[in-house]
Amino acid sequence: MTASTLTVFGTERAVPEVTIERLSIYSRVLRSLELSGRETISSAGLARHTPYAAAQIRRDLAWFGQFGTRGKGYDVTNLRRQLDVILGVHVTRRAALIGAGNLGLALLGYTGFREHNFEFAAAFDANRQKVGTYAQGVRIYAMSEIAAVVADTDIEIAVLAVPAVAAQDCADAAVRAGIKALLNFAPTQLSVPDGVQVRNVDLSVELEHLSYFLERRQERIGRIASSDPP
Amino acid sequence: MTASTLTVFGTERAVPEVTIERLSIYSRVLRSLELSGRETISSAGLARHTPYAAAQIRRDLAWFGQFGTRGKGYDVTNLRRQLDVILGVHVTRRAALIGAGNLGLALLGYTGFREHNFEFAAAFDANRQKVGTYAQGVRIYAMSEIAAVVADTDIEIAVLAVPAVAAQDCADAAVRAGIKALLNFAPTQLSVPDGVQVRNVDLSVELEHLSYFLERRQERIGRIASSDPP
DNA sequence: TAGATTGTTAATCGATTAACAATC
DNA sequence: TAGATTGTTAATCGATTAACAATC
Repeated sequence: MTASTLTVFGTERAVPEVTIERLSIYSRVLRSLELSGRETISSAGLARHTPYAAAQIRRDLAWFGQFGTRGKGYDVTNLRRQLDVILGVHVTRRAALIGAGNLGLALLGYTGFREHNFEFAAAFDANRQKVGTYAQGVRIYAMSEIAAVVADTDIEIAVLAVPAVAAQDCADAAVRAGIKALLNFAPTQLSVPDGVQVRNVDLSVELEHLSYFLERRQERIGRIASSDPP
Repeated sequence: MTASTLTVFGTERAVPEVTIERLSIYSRVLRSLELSGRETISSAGLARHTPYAAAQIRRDLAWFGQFGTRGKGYDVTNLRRQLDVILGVHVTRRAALIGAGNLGLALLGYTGFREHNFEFAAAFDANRQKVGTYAQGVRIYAMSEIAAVVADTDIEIAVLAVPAVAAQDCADAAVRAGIKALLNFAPTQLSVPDGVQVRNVDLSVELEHLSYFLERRQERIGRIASSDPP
């Protein structure tokens, strides 16, 4: 069974999303090992550089094939390359920014996109004043132009950096224009048709999670201080 | 059993992290229902506004107590308030920005922090030029001053916006200074002592996840087009 | 060969979902 | 009372971990 058939036909289980996230982290660790001159590493060695167990790593890799040598471990460069092929990071992907406000402009300037072979080919904004101008060398279009621009430029990804109230409408427009992957920075759950991938970067959820933790911590300290019964 | 005892003494299971994330989303949905004038809602109704099942919602809430009325559902305002207390969002938390580069400055300007009662009380940067200056009204200090500043100002949270190579050192310094919660934007896995909470906002992982999805999609399309065997 | 380490199967653990008695 | 919906227990599902035979 090849990786490509995994999710498609009938009974095979799909690769869990968390596995993909870990693959990305393995790739990163391998890159730094490569730089340090290391040539080979075991799953146990890799585990020491991550929060994951060796068995977890081997099982994650098993979804995609066999990459190691028994008794020896993995070739650092080879494994890194294979992971990068699996993750598809060698291919340049064109993206559209939707929402050229503060966050959007910061994202346009963020080098991480380029480093991951993402290329902003267009930006869209509701503000008439901005339409026709350029930011970071990227032209800003009106939302109404999205279908035409996406079709013209092979854009596959939309990066949503609009206010929460506008996010669903923008996502709908992007999907209608043929976009298949969305990176959503708006604090809302988007609903999209099957076959469209959404990843959320939700600062609200992160901040509330930290709040929760600190609040609980206070309580724990309070209870210990006052010697409450166990 | 009260919520506060959950994770602390002996055998009780800890609240799963995903539950906390969903709580944050429920709170957000309830807020918008509140604005729309809705007074009461069932778990099934709530489910329709999220990607989660009604049973999931009831079970998530069960970790913290009983909030509904059988036969009737939940009081929208009441439930939202209770969730906000659980999440601790009513308390103002002081944060330090570490790394006043492009991303860091964008974060200082981001209104979401203030909206969640996070207040940047100080910023830190390795660049001597920046030390002593202000950004968005926040003073920038040298990293060497972190212990003193954190002690003086009751800072509980560090927002890490430094290059990956510097992240672990900065995290260590923050932890030594007494910080208990870290929001990490650097693409690295930080290692921190027990009792310190780290949340990662890792664009690399998100981008590689989207790449993976698009790559797989291509394969699927390719295979269907060439009518490969099932 | 002996030691190390993979790839994979089986056991465990935990989270989600289904079912339903309690009760408004 | 009948209908609706909770809170909770039990069943299911899936992911992680442990164990180990295969093999370098």
